[in-house]
Amino acid sequence: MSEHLIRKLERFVQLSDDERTALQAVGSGRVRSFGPREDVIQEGAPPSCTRLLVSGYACRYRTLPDGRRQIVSLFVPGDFCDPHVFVLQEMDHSIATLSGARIAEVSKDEVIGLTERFPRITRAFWWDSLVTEAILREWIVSVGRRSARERVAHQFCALYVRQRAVGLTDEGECDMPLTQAELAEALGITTVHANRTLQRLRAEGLISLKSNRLVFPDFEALARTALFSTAYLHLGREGEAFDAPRRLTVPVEV
Amino acid sequence: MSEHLIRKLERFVQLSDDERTALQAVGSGRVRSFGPREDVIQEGAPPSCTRLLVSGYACRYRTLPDGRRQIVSLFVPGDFCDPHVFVLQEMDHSIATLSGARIAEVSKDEVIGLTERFPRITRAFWWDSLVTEAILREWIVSVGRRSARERVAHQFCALYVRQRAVGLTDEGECDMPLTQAELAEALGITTVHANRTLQRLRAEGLISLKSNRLVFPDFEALARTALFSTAYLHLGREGEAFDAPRRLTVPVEV
DNA sequence: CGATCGCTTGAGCAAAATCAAACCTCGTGG
DNA sequence: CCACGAGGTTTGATTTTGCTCAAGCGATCG
Repeated sequence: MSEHLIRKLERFVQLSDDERTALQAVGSGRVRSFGPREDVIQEGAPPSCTRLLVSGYACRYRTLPDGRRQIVSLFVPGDFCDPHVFVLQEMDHSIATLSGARIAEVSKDEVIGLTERFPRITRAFWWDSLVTEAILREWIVSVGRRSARERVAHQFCALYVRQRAVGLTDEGECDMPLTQAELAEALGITTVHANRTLQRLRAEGLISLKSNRLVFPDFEALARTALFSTAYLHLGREGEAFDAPRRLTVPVEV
Repeated sequence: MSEHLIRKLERFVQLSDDERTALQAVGSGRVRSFGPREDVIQEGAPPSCTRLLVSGYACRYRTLPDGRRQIVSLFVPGDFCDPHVFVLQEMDHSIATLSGARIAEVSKDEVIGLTERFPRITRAFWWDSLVTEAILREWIVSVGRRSARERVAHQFCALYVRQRAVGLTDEGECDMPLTQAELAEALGITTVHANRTLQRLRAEGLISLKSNRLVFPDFEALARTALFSTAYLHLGREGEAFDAPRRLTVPVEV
């Protein structure tokens, strides 16, 4: 069930059949289904387990005492919400779905077992968490230094490339699971301003967006106006040197 | 030499003497000295090793192609710059000193050896990296949703609490190693605006700041205006259940 | 058919950016 | 000892970006 996770990790290292099988198992334990815009776990709650987004879209957010809300991460299928949270006593942020979603609950022991048995998976998890941090940093750069127009463009570029990395895009288009209000909460602007900014990007022919589907008539142009570079996503098979040997016989697809 | 690191990790779990000794060793290998405002490693370079800030202050930053710069992390003594970077081929951000600083270079093998021999240290490193991520998220919240005044206040509160956690504060005062221009680059505002905001906080009696020394006449009041909470720093001995047994004889201080 | 949710529009306003210049302080070298 | 200069800080005037408030529009769903 965690085919997206496997696909993502293999953007870093080639896994062995055993490793793939073990990862499959992880994503097929307790899988819970959620409707759109439901809280998965709230700030202050004890983090009972690690979560893996199997399908659909979700986000992490923080709410200030006076109600201001900031979305600080987006999850696409294959994303792990904090592989190691279980060392903490309580969540310092909330996780909510955006669309309907299926989320696998992975116990502490499963995570530890996996990393103890498969050093290559451990290494791939490290890579994944470094990329997660890099995404957070780039988010800060957006909110801190990019104009509203650049921010929207940048978030859309990132969303596309991340979905493509797990095989969820069509040519030049992808899902955009956020409402304009949520997009605004992610980018540190207001709903009204997000709306006007979207209109401008549409008018400029850089994007087209209807019913949660985002189309890029000229991705390169959008990336240029966003000052977007894929470097921070480290999708270039950087763990190649540690690839599992490829099998000569083709394994049967499950 | 890594007494600050040890002190920080012990905000999470009590370590054994062996573990403390092993950590001491890590911080006493190749230690390099830097002047203020020097690059330690630049974006694009291969990350040869992990770095531990032994003394002084440093930061992480990203520069956009047109020169806009955003500081995305501050390091205080005892902070690790990316325990696992070595899985990546190239840095996606730069690291620079703010003040003069001493930085220990820790090889991949040392990190791996340490975590293989001492599960408690592994757990403490997980905690540390979760806190590092939480700091990034809170940074996004600041830049995305807090006013300039709240941002400055929040950064100062965080700086104080982080320095206190490693034993570097005096009562109600701490170092503030950033120039106003750097503070602005960290908070996503301009130098001019940072200056006016500082003046306002001073006038309101919330801070006093001269020659890199920050004094808090009323920390609680500042924390309130910043909407600052220490929860995300997880300093409450959350790993207590895994403490090493305390020795009955007092070990000799080194 | 009415209610709700998400999107859109307009007018006025506030926060922060920009530009430009001056000032202060501290270390350096004449 | 003083002049000089560099780096950091401060100030003022002006413009821009994005925010606020308020209302209307248009689907979709019970």
